[in-house]
Amino acid sequence: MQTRKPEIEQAILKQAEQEFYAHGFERASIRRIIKSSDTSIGNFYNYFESKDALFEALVGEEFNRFSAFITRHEQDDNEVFNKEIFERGKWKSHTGEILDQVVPELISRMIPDFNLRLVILLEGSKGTKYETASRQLLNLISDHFSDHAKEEGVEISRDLNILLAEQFLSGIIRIIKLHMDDNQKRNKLLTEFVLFFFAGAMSLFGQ
Amino acid sequence: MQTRKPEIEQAILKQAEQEFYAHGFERASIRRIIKSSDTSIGNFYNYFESKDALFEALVGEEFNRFSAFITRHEQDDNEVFNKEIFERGKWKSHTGEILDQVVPELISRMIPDFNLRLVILLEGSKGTKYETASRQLLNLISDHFSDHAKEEGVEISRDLNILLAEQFLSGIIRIIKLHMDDNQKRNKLLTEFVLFFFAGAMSLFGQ
Amino acid sequence: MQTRKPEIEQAILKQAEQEFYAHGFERASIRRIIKSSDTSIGNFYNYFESKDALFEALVGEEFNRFSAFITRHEQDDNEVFNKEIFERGKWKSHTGEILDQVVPELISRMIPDFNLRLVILLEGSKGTKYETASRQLLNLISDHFSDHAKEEGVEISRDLNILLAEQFLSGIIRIIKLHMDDNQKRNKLLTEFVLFFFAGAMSLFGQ
Amino acid sequence: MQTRKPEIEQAILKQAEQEFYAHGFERASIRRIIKSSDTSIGNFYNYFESKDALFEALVGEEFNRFSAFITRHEQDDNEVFNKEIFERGKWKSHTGEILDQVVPELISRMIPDFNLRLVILLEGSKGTKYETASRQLLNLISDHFSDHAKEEGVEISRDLNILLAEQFLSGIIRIIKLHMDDNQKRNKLLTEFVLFFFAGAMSLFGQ
DNA sequence: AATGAATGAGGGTTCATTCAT
DNA sequence: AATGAATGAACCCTCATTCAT
Repeated sequence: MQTRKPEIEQAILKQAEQEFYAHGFERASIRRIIKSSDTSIGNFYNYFESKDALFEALVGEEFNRFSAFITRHEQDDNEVFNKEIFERGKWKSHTGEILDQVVPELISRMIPDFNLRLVILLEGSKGTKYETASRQLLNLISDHFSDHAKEEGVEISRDLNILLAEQFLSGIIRIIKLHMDDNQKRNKLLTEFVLFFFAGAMSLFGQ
Repeated sequence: MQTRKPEIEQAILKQAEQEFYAHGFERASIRRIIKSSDTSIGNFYNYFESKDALFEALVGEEFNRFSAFITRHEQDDNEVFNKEIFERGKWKSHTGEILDQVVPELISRMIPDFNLRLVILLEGSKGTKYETASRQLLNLISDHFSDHAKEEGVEISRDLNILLAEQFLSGIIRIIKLHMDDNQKRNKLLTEFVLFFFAGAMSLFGQ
Repeated sequence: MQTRKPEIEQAILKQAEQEFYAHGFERASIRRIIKSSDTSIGNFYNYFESKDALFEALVGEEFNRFSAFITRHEQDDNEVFNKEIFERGKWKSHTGEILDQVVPELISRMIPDFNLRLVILLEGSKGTKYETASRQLLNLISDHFSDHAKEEGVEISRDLNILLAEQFLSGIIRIIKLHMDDNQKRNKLLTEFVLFFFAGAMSLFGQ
Repeated sequence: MQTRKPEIEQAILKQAEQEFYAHGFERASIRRIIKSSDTSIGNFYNYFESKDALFEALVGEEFNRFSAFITRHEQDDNEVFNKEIFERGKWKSHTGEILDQVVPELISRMIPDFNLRLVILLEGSKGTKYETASRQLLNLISDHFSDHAKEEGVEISRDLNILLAEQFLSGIIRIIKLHMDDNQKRNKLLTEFVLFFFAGAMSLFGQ
């Protein structure tokens, strides 16, 4: 009878994560993945239909999780970001409060959702159907930015919107990659980066 | 006699640019390049010694130009950035002047040096002697940022320094990729991005 | 499961032996080898890691066996060659005994160690880590000759020493190639050759 | 008008000599030859029809010269070798005379005819119609040996005959390669080798 | 006569995938 | 379910040779 063993599937996924992270989809080698997964090439194809299917299994879920994060974040905004300190013009005099309160809160919700698979999805999906997914994700973020801008009463160009979304995301990814195992350093840097980003963005919105 | 045809060399370079941009050095295929260049594999090697040589022909000059750009920029700072409007604290009340005067000047000097080949150099040079180039350039930029920070009397952490350099570079690259053939849109977006970036950075420095 | 078939490995080795013998390592073609071996290029690499590995599988063991032969021969000399008939001057009157007794004994120990793969090792290993092996073996042989000369109380020049070693080896190789499959003819010729060689050498030593 | 320049032809031949000597026919590269010959690939084919034709031009003449040498030598034998010292049985007591008189005379006639091209013909002609020519040449030598044997009243097997011919030739070639530029060393070694060879051969004939 | 651009077969090797066991 | 042998296209590159100039 055919009972797939979850531990094998997980081993493959775990090694695939390393491989795709290190080389991206196109340069990743199934041979290398199964070699570290303690199984065989043939058996690999019992668990995953193809290299593409493996990639999808790895990042597809992540894509959904991140989409959910965005949605959740949008709702949460009511609680966190839509405080009066973000009302037009006021934020400049509340940087201290933002630093002490808003940013930590933001980080605490974002961090758990950022992981290696998301990095793979965003940086190593070329040659995959997800190479457009990365863009879709960014659209979500940029929509979010766009909403914030509207709240500020500012019309922001789609180009700039997307650019900022990419910058925001790539910055956070970069920080995660930099301090994968050091929460303190990571949070410190994230705090600085978010502040930098908000200040920069607000200066545009504030024109 | 049958002479080396510039149109073939150009065709190869043009196609190589597309290929390296699309797949990076290692995944780029000479066969695909020559197929679009209307010549034969053997003849390719009459024009370029190897895949490496082709890559160098494409981005080597670009690397030198960009290095020169950084150096030049550092010198020009004396004229452009070291105006009194950048004295500590004053910049906040001079954003208008920065937008109207400083940024356009900055862009006018940067633009000619940014192109597709630079993107290839920075994003597709893995497996090449230039694979460290990206980091070298980032070091130049981060040194530059570091100097500016010192002028502001601020000590900036190495992590943040590098992060900002990466963000700055990736942002500019993104803009180039976005508006490869539309100078106006590109300049507009670059202007906004630089302003965004300066404002963000200054908010950090100003703490 | 589909197991590695010894007949394929053997077929490859057999064809490789022919190919390396015919063209030497560098000019040998894996495609030609697998074409005669009734398998595919890709499958070749399931059996052998590389052209180098194939060559090593073919001659590596042979190299060790031959080195051992030389060592063994040096030790056996005490029993076979150091008989009184080889005392200075006496050998000339004992050619009959040498022919009937010593040479057959010598040959009986040499023969099993001489084969086609040794020829490949010695003549077709250019471009391989074994390309110095031929010289190493010659050094062993010439050291051996040198010892014999000393026993005869004769100083022999290095040039002549090496020359004789080369001649001895090449002569034996030639005989192997000539009568690959006919033991009787091979032994007869080897006997004659060894006698010829000893007589010639002794005439030099006896000066 | 089409006048072939002898200096170009000679330059090509000279470089080809080096190339064929260094790599043998199959591994020799026409590109390398013309690169050192200060001409072009295309022009090469004005002078020589093909790689094969070039090889033939190089060693064909040598083959004829060497054939002539053998013939000449056979005639000269009447004067040199057919002296009474070579009468059956007597040679053993005339080694001194052979060394002092016969060998130097032999050498003086052989040396001028041995050169690089002959080495190429004998060792680097694989893949050429001359790879059999080398054998033909050896047949001439072995016929010569056979005649000497007959004069000694000895029947010598064809195998042994050819083997000795090969050994004789390869020995001499080896010496020439070893001391290409040192006449004294070369002659000394040749003397020793010829003595060695004669003594060995005579011991066979004398049985 | 002279040049070297152009050709395409062939070199060793890696790859994702299929299929016999 | 599991194994890994088998396949063949594709990788970069070299070669002798041809042919346009």
